[in-house]
Amino acid sequence: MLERKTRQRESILETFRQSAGPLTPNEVLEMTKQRIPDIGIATVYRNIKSFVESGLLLPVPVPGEPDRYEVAGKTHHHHFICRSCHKAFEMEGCPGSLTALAPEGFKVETHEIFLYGRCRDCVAKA
Amino acid sequence: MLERKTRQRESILETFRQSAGPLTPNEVLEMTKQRIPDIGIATVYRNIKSFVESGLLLPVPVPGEPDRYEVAGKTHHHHFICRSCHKAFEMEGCPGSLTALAPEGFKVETHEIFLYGRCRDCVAKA
DNA sequence: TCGTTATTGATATATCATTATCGTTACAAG
DNA sequence: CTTGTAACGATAATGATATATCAATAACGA
Repeated sequence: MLERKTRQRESILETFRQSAGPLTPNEVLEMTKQRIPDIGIATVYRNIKSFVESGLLLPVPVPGEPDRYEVAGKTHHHHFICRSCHKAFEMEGCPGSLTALAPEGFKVETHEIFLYGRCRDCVAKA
Repeated sequence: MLERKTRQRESILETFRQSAGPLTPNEVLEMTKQRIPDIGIATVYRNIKSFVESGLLLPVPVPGEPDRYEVAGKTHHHHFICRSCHKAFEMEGCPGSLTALAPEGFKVETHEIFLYGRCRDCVAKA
């Protein structure tokens, strides 16, 4: 797979590169449609899957929502979920090890943090 | 709803009260079967739903997994997810406000933290 | 104890995200 | 250009979770 260069595939990657946070397949579809109006959802799923398999994208599971995806290789970070527009945003920084929270005898490997609230645009609109 | 006291309903609540963390409907089914072998999954879903509507239970969405539920009224806390047995455990404590992580102009309302690793039992088995 | 009816268990159906199918389109090697 | 076929778009099929249906059961007031 990924043997030919297509407008759709290029445009999907471009969508991810321009995004301020991880995207759901439907968000990718809507954003990419602005450049390729006839692109189909199957193409979005197909390419996301092959990008993940090739290591270009990473899945970002979010509580209570369908998986999102972001370009791989970023430094450790977490996400902000807007309760108004329901978009996810990448945040810089991390409070560091949270191992102390775990009960005695538990072995902590990683952690995930999600902040919830209103993004800048939605605060402005309120 | 919730007009009659039944063995099933009592036992489902008891399962939640005895649990070390939030449970999926299937986990509730398996645990409650130990006391009521013939209980059905529909009864579990039905009662969880009515307990949530009456405020006795709260949904606990977990990244990449079906919703779990826990008894309401607990103090602010977070959860540990075991990558081996896939159970969720309640943890005490919280690092406090994480507002600083959010980008300028974003309004933070709440946060969720998930630790991933191995629970005590699974560490022992390794 | 009896009778009403809420509740149950089994299972059909709904929902939603994702994948497979298939005929058509369009890369790109020759 | 021509041509083989990867990739596409539309949509049917799938899988997992959750809800609805319905005959049978059991809670509980009279």
